[in-house]
Amino acid sequence: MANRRGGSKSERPVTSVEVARLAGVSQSTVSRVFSERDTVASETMARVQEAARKLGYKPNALASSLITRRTNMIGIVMAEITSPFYPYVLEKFTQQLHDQRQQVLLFSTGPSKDVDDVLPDVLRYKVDGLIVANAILGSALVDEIVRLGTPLLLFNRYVRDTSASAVSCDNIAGGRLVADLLLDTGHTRLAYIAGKANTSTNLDREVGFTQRLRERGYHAVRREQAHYTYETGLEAARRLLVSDDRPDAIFCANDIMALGAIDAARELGISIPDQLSIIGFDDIPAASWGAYALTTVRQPVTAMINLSIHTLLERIEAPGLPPTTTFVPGSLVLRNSARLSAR
Amino acid sequence: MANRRGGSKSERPVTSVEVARLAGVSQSTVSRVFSERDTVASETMARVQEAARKLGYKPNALASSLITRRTNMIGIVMAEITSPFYPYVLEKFTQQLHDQRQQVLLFSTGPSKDVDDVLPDVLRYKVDGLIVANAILGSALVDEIVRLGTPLLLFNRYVRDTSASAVSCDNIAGGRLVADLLLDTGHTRLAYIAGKANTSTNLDREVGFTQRLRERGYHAVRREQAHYTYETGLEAARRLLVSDDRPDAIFCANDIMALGAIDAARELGISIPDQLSIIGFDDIPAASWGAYALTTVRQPVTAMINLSIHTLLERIEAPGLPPTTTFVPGSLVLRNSARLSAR
DNA sequence: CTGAAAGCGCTTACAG
DNA sequence: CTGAAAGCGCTTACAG
Repeated sequence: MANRRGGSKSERPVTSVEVARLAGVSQSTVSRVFSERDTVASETMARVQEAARKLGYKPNALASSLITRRTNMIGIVMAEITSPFYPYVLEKFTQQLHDQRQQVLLFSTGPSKDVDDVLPDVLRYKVDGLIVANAILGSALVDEIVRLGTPLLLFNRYVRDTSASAVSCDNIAGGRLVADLLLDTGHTRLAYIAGKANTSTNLDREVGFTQRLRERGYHAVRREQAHYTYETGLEAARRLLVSDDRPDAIFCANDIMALGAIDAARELGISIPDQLSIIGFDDIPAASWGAYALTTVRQPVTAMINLSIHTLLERIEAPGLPPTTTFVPGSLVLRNSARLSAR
Repeated sequence: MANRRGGSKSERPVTSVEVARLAGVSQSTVSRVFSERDTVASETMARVQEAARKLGYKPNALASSLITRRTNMIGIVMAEITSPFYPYVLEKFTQQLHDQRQQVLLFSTGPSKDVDDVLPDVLRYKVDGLIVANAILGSALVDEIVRLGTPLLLFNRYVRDTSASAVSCDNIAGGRLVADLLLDTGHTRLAYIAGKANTSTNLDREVGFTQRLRERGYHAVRREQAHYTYETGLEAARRLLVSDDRPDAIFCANDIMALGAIDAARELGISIPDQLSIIGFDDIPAASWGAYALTTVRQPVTAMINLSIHTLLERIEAPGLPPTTTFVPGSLVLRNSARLSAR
């Protein structure tokens, strides 16, 4: 009956029992053919495969996960997918995980929600491992996940004193790179536009930047708080640029704020890079667009993601392995938003 | 033993049987408490909940899906998540589906792969429904999915003569809006930069645009082929703009190509909008950035997504419902990349 | 190499 | 309102 209610599918999917009947073997044998780990006579195998093809049989992944205790699903939690840079992260993760025959269960917490809110669902669906990127979670939460036995990988953030693994860009080293570049090229009035205050990415970039400046005797860096968005970067730059003693260089904690800063300079008729240098962090696609030509620190996304997946799958295979935290160095990408010769 | 191999979790998750034992009831009663559809004495319920809380019990969603034949998972297939506009689509879908207590199983086909390649996995995981956005799939594939009983929703594309439902922006009407705007404001040398040739979005935008122009007696629209990316938009615009009789208005099939076109004009010293008007389609965030101020057709994303989810869930509940195709009108967003007064 | 049987963690008639 | 039992679609010892 086509219009019955209650959510049942219109046709019952075919099961291994039906394939077994058609092939004239037991259901166990059908299972063996598809699990590919047991040995089956090649003639039997052919008969089963033929029957399966005829019926359009595909093993039910959920049923097998019940007994193998492996779902081959990895949960990915991402607060804001649209925050620039993260679509690339998500796409790469998804494709690389599929290449490893892992499925992706996606959770986006959104502005109003917290990781705490989606965690129960993550766990009810028995993901084999969990990747948390671009989302804030406290160390208590981390410990709870780990205690439940789900391997956890933090991407571009890390939590001290926990048992989660983490892969991150070396944000401190990146900040130092920028400090050296700006001092080497004779900039004298430096400013930093900060991203979200409580994120390790922002903190580390700032620490690396100011620490290296201090090592080289520069202490007067100005600072504006923003929140990793174009709008807040634009506004923070405006505040810096209308002052009497305006900076001759601004380091922004990510690219999208740097683009806002460039547009702020454009508004005010300040010429880049002659009167003002602007440097970002990430190297998102828009950084290379003609309107911006942003000098920035490139995050080695592909390396970070491959390493993340490797680390996570390794811990799924061998739950006893100790957690690791790895930092991957970024690299400067020189374009035209920062002047390169001392005046 | 912490370092045994073989993928088993370090602690066995607690099951309804253990909760039942602690609460002194049968396993069925524990199940009833959590399924919330059967009636349970309030005192029993309290005892069970207390026991569950103590043990940290959460029902295994996969086990229950085996017997209910509902996984509460929706598959989303997206070719390129990073293609601008689509991160927003994915984020909204994910959050809205979670609000409806549906999980999202994500598939990204990537440049090399096809929907055909991921389809077997989609089906093995028994998603209750499937959303395909920004990915090409032929009508044969559509029919196969539908035949297997999985409700299918196409987002921003549709396939003639199939049984899939579809929700799309009214791209034809959007193209007509642009034609009227350009003629009303006295533009005389019009051009179109096309997106991927075989997508219904691109086709419909072009059809609407040129059809409306012809209705008003304009037949000479020039055309360049591009592929929905910044780079190809930039190059297509360059080709148009170096010609002797260069256009005074370019309509681009999406925003990101329009941003490329604006940067091409910038390179060539052509002033926007005085000498050249550029109009896009989508209204991505970068369209409003100071460097671009792009006039464009806004896709009503939220409405499209809410409608998509509603349509899909409705078909999951009632498999007999006939498929529907719905078009949601877009609207012009006037910024500064197109001149508004006739010269 | 193959089959019969137990079991993964739930839901749901069926009795009582 | 509650329990015993069957069953969802698989995997995997255990025999043979």
